[in-house]
Amino acid sequence: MEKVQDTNTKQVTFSKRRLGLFKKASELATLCNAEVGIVVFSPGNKPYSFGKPNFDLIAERFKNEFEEEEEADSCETSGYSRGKRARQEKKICKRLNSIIEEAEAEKKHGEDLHKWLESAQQDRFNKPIEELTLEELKEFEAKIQETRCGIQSNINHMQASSSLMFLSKDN
Amino acid sequence: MEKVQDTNTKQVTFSKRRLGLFKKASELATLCNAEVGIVVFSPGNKPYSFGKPNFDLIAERFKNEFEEEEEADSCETSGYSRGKRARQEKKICKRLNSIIEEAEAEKKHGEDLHKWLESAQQDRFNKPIEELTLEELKEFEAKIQETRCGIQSNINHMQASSSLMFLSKDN
DNA sequence: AACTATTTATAAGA
DNA sequence: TTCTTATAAATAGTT
Repeated sequence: MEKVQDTNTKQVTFSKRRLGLFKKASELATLCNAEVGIVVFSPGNKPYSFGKPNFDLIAERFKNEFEEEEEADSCETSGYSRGKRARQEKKICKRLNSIIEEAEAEKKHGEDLHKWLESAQQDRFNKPIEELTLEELKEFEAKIQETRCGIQSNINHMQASSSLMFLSKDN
Repeated sequence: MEKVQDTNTKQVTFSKRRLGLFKKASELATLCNAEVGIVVFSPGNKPYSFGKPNFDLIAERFKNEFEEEEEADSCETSGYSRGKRARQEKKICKRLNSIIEEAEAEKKHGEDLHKWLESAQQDRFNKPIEELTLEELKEFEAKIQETRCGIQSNINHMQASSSLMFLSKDN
């Protein structure tokens, strides 16, 4: 497979194939009940993203599965070594669960940021920054400030989760 | 496009189409010099990921582009309003740059976690947790601890970036 | 953006 | 799971 050299041809090929890729992703998601997330950066560094449906649902499903396993463990009533084993598993499940939550939260947040970047670039902000009106610049600034708050709240959430994991370590 | 009902057919379709999707993504990346990242969760919740080439490169490219714009601004020597305008743009570029860095860091970290989860599930840990040996459980636990440290260092990085953004806000 | 000849993906069956 | 093949879909080249 050879690199496309001509700039114009490359642009056209990129557009066509990006759409094709997103269509395939959409088909995979609906046909097989799968979750798909894609991020693509064009040769011109414009970000495009695709996601179906939303990542909170998966996170919740994972969480529930591990909680069921923990409940099964606590019904354990036979000898000492099996009880000890059950406690180890419980600890591991708890921590794995936390890590999965982290991962999902990060993925979701990363996606949100990219969606925002994409929409910002695609709408009026698509023109070079020198051509924006002062009003548009202010709006842009406000959006950035909003995103900053989002990041802060995500940090808070991550700190909380991390502390919880640390505390649960020696239970 | 209809949902596939039969479980077995669904599995087969998923495998085929996931491979097809990753192939298309790979072609898009090499043919058009684009960056592509994909994460897919199977109907059975197994994560699969694809990335080409690596996300640090993009982040670096973005960063350099914005720094060039800032340098261009500081060469500005004409009247007051253009100087004021230049300073506004500079601030905005700085903050946008920080946000892009955040987004890239989060995406990268999310990917790392998913890659780890995938490998953990694919290797010996693929069997149900009850069938693991005690040695395997300990190894599993060590990996989890390692990942936890990774999360903490990511939090540190995010806090640093966030503080920087806050400080640069009123320059 | 639209067309079409060719290549490629894939569903079904082995 | 892998291979085959008939059919359907994607896309490169062209207008």
